[in-house]
Amino acid sequence: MEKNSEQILSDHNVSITNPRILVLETLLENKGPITLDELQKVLKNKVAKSTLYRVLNDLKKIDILDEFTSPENQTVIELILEDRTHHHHLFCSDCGEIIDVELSDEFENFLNLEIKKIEEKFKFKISDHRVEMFGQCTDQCENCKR
Amino acid sequence: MEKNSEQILSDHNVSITNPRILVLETLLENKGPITLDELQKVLKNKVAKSTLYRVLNDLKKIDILDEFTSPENQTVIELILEDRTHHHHLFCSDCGEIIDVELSDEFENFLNLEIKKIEEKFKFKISDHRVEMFGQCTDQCENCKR
DNA sequence: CAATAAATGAGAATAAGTCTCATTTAAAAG
DNA sequence: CTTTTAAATGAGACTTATTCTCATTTATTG
Repeated sequence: MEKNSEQILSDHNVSITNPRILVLETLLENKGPITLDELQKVLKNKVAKSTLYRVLNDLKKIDILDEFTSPENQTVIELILEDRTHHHHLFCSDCGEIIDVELSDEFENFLNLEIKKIEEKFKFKISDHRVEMFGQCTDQCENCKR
Repeated sequence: MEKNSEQILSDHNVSITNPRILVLETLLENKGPITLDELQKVLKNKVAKSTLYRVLNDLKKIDILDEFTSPENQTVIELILEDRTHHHHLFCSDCGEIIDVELSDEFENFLNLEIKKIEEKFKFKISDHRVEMFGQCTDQCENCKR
């Protein structure tokens, strides 16, 4: 079952406030990466700019928000709930769309082996990784917002 | 043989100017990723802020400069000359160090197969990819600037 | 070496994100 | 269901990163 925003907040011991609900609701509806610009547009006149940034920081603190930068240098955020599987991102330089992609288990296993090698070589403890792919969607692209 | 900055510029039909030489020289000396902040510090009083940004854009235009964002939201740049092999990045959240890492050919081949699958699935033409790894270097880390 | 287009420096302008502080709201206790 | 209090919010000031403007300088070429 889908979680609602109030549940998510109380599960993480974060007080339930209107701005937090509005932000979470928007992210839950969107499902997938969204640029900060888009989010700001949607929440215009509902949540103050300063509050929006604060709420996003709150969500980062409780580890349910991922933030990264698009090749166009846009800040992109994405809600990561427990039920979300590990995934990566595909960026279209034509339409700006950012798509969640899952890679095969065999690939992820192989990558983890590579990471083990890197950990030894550089004396690192690696806790996370990210694969980003860049390209252009074609006419038949179903995800494109054009 | 190592290229010098003037050669690089003329090879790409870019006029040879002092700020461009200074920036290129700094990047050539550094070899590897450098934060914009660091670069600015090094070039302080030698190249105007506005010129630095312009020169970096020039280098991006001729495709010898890669730019990305660190997990700490720092702009990072790296010179990519023809002789540079394909590589990825390892970020240390303790010391901020960013390390170039090469992954095995087998891994890259596997990744390319995955990418082919993604291209078909999402009707994309994928032109580039990037693997980022996040972690902490340990006491024995040789690359750490601590 | 002269002419001209391109590049630069300095600082103004813009944009993204953070901070301040007075006011409002959530939540916990009675 | 009120009261209390700490936490959260809104509005806008502030800061920082990046881009832009324009007068001056420099590179290139003939």
